[in-house]
Amino acid sequence: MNKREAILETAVSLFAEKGYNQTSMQEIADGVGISKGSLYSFFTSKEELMISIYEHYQQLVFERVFIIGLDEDLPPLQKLEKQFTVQFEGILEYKAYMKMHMRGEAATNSKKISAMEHRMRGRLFSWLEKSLVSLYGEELSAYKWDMLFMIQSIYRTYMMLMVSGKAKISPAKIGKHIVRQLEAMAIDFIRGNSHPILDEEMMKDFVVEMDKEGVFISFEKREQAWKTFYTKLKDLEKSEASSLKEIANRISEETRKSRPEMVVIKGLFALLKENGEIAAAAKVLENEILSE
Amino acid sequence: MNKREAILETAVSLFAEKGYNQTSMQEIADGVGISKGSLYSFFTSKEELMISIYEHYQQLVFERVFIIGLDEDLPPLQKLEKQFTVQFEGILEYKAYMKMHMRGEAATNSKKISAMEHRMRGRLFSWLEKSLVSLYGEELSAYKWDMLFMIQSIYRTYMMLMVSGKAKISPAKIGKHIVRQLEAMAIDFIRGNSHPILDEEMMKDFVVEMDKEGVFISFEKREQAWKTFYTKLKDLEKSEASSLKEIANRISEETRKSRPEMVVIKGLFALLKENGEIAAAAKVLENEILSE
DNA sequence: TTTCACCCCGACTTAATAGTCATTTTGAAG
DNA sequence: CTTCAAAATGACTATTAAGTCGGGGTGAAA
Repeated sequence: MNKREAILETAVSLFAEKGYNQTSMQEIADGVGISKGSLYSFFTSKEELMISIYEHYQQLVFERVFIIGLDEDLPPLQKLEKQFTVQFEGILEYKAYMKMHMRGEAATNSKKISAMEHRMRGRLFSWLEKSLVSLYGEELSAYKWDMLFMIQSIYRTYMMLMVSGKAKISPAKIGKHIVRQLEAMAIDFIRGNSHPILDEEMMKDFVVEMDKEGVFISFEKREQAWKTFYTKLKDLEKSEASSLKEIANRISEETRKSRPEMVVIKGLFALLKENGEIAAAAKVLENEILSE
Repeated sequence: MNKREAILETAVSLFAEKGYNQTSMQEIADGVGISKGSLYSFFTSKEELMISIYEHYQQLVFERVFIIGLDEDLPPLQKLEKQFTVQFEGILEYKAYMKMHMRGEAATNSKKISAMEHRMRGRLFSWLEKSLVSLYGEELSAYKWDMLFMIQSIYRTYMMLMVSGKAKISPAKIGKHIVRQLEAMAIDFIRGNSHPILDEEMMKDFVVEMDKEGVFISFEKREQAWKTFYTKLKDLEKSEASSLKEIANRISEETRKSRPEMVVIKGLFALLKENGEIAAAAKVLENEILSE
């Protein structure tokens, strides 16, 4: 078994349970069943261990949302609902990690860790913002910020409930529920029953801070590869594209699993590469995925 | 100047800024301009210091809401709105304390502190629950939990924005806004457009946990004194009661200030005690308030 | 000026834990 | 069985910070 991953898993569950500062490297080593010295041969510091945790899990939890976002056939509301659903599926799967992240306590120790946590929160924000804009466009601008903050807070609350294990709720139900809340809010604003209290001026600093971290613009390499691939796919004629997209979706599904089967992924990519026009993009994407 | 309070203030702002674990007793002592030794003559441990902070501020921030709750002349919705408003006024006044509390980081170190933070959150919950029940009664039961969690999360989000200082919003506006969201949600549930996803069964553990802490039932002595007093007041005839209530409100207003004037409070109580029927209750309340 | 009670100080002790490195163990190859 | 390089170990060092305590300063009264 991969020792590095065993360390990450143990560390995550200890950090989630007792907190970053309250967990010693010795405890982590004991938990994995190795010595402190060995632990330090994998991660040169506690900080690096924490950063590796973020690098390892962040992608796993958020990529699936991004990929659904690329699917242009789904109507916006349904797409958002599906995104929330897979998001909550991810949360359920990586409970301990989300719990650790939600404590947000490690951030106080290190600039780097703080930047990662901040960035992760920013990602959620950025995604929600894009979704809101694509749903309501111009009409939205006046109450965009209030909706962003309110929906994000509701999202976080259900996430918290899920992670704490107190309520066993199906991801699909929460997805539906949150989207309905979003709609109800939007309607109330549009009808003029609700009035926004946040505005562009107030949020100026906030936007600057987000931009500084690059959350509104940057993409991970892997996500970029997906994007390029889907763009290529769109250029193909309909009939051909849809079957290829099904294959691509199956790949994305496989990568989401905690223990993806490499053979399956390779096989699916082999199918994709049979089409000359997208072979190159598929190759790039494959490398990006298999390099993990 | 009162050194004990100076320590509390310095500690709160350091804890808010850097976090509990990242702030040393030496720094606090330096901040106040005394030595570590002296610091330990006021508080025998870091934990006790933190607990004293909670004891000192908790009451200050929440009592005002409770007192408005006792006023039975206000229609329910307006009452709730006013309660949110004064609540946010309190948050604004004790920003550093709220910031510290929201980090919620100290809890990981001590059972006692964790219990206090938990209790404080529970108080908010309990207050919201009572408000919801008095607003919607039986009709509410099916979607009570979802509304509780959603409204509480929205409340926390605006509190966070206020405390972070990023957005300068008036408490009155937020009060109105949150109540409107509550209404819109309730309407959506009642019309059957939204469907609850939390139910009594799921929340069983949660309720038990709350009850264990006593947040759904217990009152502080001071609040109990207020309650008794207002009950007595209600027994008087209308004309007399209203002028006395005004005096009582003025007292509550004074106690809310960061530096209440004791003379003013004593004077107002003297007025109240002129009425034989409520003199006893007034005396109890006065003692409770002045003993602080 | 001297005395004395009181308060205040900061160097010291103690404990926890991040990070290091000389030594030991392991297991594969000869 | 012997060799040896790589991996694993845990005793050790260094640092940080909570909590203690004996000595020193202060100011009022004589």
